[in-house]
Amino acid sequence: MAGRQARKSNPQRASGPALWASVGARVRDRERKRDAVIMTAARAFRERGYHNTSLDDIASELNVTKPTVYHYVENKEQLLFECFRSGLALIMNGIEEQRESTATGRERLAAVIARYAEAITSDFGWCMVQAENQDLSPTMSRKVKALKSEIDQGLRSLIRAGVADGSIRPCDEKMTAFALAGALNWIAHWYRSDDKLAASEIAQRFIELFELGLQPR
Amino acid sequence: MAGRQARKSNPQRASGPALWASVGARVRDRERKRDAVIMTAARAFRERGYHNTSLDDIASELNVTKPTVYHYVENKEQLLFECFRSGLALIMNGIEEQRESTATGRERLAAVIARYAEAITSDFGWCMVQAENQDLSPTMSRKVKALKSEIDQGLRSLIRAGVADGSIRPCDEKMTAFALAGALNWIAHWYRSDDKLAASEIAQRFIELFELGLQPR
DNA sequence: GCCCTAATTTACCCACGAGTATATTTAGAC
DNA sequence: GTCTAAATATACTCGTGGGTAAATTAGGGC
Repeated sequence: MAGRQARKSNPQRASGPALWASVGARVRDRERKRDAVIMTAARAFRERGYHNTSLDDIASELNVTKPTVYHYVENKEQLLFECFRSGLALIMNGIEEQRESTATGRERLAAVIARYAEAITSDFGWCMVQAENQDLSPTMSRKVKALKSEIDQGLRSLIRAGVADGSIRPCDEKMTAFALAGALNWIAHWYRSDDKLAASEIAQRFIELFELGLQPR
Repeated sequence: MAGRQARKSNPQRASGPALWASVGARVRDRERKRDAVIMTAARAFRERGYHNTSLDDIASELNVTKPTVYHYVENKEQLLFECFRSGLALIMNGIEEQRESTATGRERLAAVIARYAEAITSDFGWCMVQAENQDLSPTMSRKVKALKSEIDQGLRSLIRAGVADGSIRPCDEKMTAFALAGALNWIAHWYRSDDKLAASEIAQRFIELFELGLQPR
């Protein structure tokens, strides 16, 4: 999950590998727990919404008390941000995976859409879609905007590539990316994990729709 | 805005038209003010979000105090619901307008999309999109779901009509409606009223995209 | 002028929830 | 076994904001 920074920093006055092995274990442990906090929060946010979820709720779902949560996370806002980031990372991975592909733009776009749908139906989906500026401080909000913009740029450049290689009809790349992202993001609003439709099937229908269009060919 | 119920109820012991004219005026006055409350709330919700907008905020934007707001509306939840309803009414109007049209399904769908985009860029847009179950009591939530479902059914039946008359390629009408609604609803997330693009232009691009698809023809 | 009702205000209450100061437990290091 | 630091808990503070009781003002009707 979302890469934490420099673990294994300079071992002041080194004292054998055993020491740092165990410290490393502790650090990993901490990260695992931190991730558990974030995932629990993500699910809670999705089920009840950000403002209807108290940190006490999250804590008690983890069988733990509130200060423990604060031991892993700065504050509620950061918790939302981490959920957001974890979700977006899934999408970004999908985009990056296609960077080295030699397929046509349209094919790569389809692959990204599939991963996007997968990500948006996860517990993080709700957070990604709802982590709106409004609940975040200006600083966080800027970061969120920056990350969202990366995704947007990724989509646009795939569209551009498709137009360039002739696999996509020339179109307004900005509006197309918006429509695509909108349709995909909106899944988070209606999708229930017990849905008959798996994310991959939804993606398939969307790809077909966006590729072929409504007008008969 | 959103039809209130029975005004001009039985004038107990009628006493001339003048009386009821003025009573009527007062009722109209009340409704105008109530609408002002709702519109102010809608704008505030859009700008700062539901949970970040206090009733004191709304009141002071109206140059009035909180109990006055409560004089026009039951509680905060209902305020959100009214915003939601006003917005949805705009969309429903668009759909109903097309009922008697003789155009093809695809053409009627395009007309509905245009109205939809118009509605979603209004101050009510945010409320429609965000008035999620989560902030509403079960009762309200049910009503919201029912109204949303009406829109959904409207879209689907247009798609069905289009498939039937041959103007729309046979497709999964449910997923198509979801994708369409998602792309449109999402506009509320990125649209700023000072945007270069007018709602009508956005709609135009969306219609083109959904009709022609990405694949070159 | 007086009455009655609707509109509006002042001045509250109180629950909830984010965040914290401080104590306590746990576990690794030596 | 003891020292230390991390992990967790207990027991708070305090602001915010939804909601309300009660008083005050405005305005139409006669």
